[in-house]
Formats: sequence, C-alpha cells, structure tokens
Amino acid sequence: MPRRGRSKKDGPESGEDSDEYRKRRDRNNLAVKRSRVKSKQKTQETLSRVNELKNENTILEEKVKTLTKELGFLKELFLAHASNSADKSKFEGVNLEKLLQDNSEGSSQNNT
Amino acid sequence: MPRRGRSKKDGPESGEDSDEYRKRRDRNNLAVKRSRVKSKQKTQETLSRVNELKNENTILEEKVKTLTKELGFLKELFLAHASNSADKSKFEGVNLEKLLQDNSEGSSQNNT
DNA sequence: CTTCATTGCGCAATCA
DNA sequence: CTGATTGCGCAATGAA
Repeated sequence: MPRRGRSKKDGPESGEDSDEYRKRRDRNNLAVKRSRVKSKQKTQETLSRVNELKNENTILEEKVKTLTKELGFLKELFLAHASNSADKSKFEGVNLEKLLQDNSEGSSQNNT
Repeated sequence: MPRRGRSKKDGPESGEDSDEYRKRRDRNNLAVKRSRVKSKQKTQETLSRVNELKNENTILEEKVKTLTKELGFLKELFLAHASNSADKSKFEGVNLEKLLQDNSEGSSQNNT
C-alpha cells in the first residue's frame, strides 16, 4: 500500500524537484537493469540445466538397458548350464531360482 | 530506433489525443499482463521440470548401481563354478573371459 | 493497415 | 540510507 501519509508538504518522497530525485532515479534504473540481466541469466541457466539433465538421463537409460540385457544373458547361460549339471537347486548355496527370476528390483545388500 | 519522424503534426502515431489512444493503450496493457503471466508460468514449469529430471536421474542411478552389483555377483558365481568344472575356456561356446571382464560398456546388439 | 504478443525501459513501492 | 526486486504502464517491434 502507498505510504502516502503526508498531506501537502512535509518532505520529498518520490516526485521531488530535480536534484536528489534524478540521482535516485538514475541509480535505481541502473539497479533495475542489473537485476533484470541477472534474472535473465538465471532463466537461461535453468534452461541449460534442463538440457544437461535430459542428456544425463538418456545416457543412464541406455546404461540400464545394456546392463539389463547383459544380466538377462548371464542368467540364461546360468540356467542352461545348471540344467546340464544337475546343480539345479544349489549353486554355491545361492538361491538361483529366486535370483534368476527377475532383476527389475534388486534386493539392495551391501556386499563389499 | 524511435520512429519519431514527425515534426509537429502529420498523423497520430502513439501519443494521440485520447480516443483511440486510450483504447489502444488499455488493450496493450492487458496483452502485456497476459504475456507476463504466461512468461512466469513457463519459468515455473521449467523449474519443475528440473526437479522432475533430477528425481528421474536419481532413480536411474540407483538402478544402474543395483544392476551393476547384481551383474558383478553373477559373474563371480560364474567364474567360481567354471573353476570347479574345468569348463574354463568354454561355456556354451561363450567367451567368458571377455564377457566377465567388464560391463561398463556393453556391446549393443539387438537380439530380438 | 489492424490486432495481439513480446520486450526494453523507466517509475514507484517494497524488500532487504 | 542504499541497492535489489517487482508490478505496472508506455512505446517499439515482431508476428500474424
């Protein structure tokens, strides 16, 4: 809300004569320009960020695809060999049946 | 550059009397508001997009991590079994040595 | 030429 | 008080 608490004349506020006024205005105009330049830069950076993230994303998706494929391949091989060996239900004590079933969501266990 | 080529009076351009002028101004002011609202919306959407992408990214990175771990695990298992079996250099005719070496870059082959 | 959209700019209010 | 932000209107210009 306008801070107009002055009736007629008790002190310059915005529309002053021409001395300090012009000086203030010029200063502010410069500040405004600075601020706007900064604002536009930020906008551009945000747009760039979107592109960066899109690219990272694409790369990661390809990676997931590749890894999934490899994993599937190894599992097939595994099962095939297990069939030929009668090791079916035990392979180093690993639950192959469960492990080889699906890898969409791996059980996260830190096995260093 | 300002198109002010008029000396005193040759035709209304921007600073007209008050009839059409005000009407034009009001219309433009509305258009400006519309435009600015739209602009701000777009800015917000871009920011949201950044967050969406960041999230997708995090999820994908976790997925890669998990898959990599699983793959490493299977490969170890594979090698271990191969050692105990003397199948070392042949396992269904697969180049285990190469396959199990590294999976950072899988050979992409569409095998439908 | 007319209309609406976009953009640079200055003013004033407000924030910090 | 000072600079930074922000809503707003004006005018130039772009686009249809």
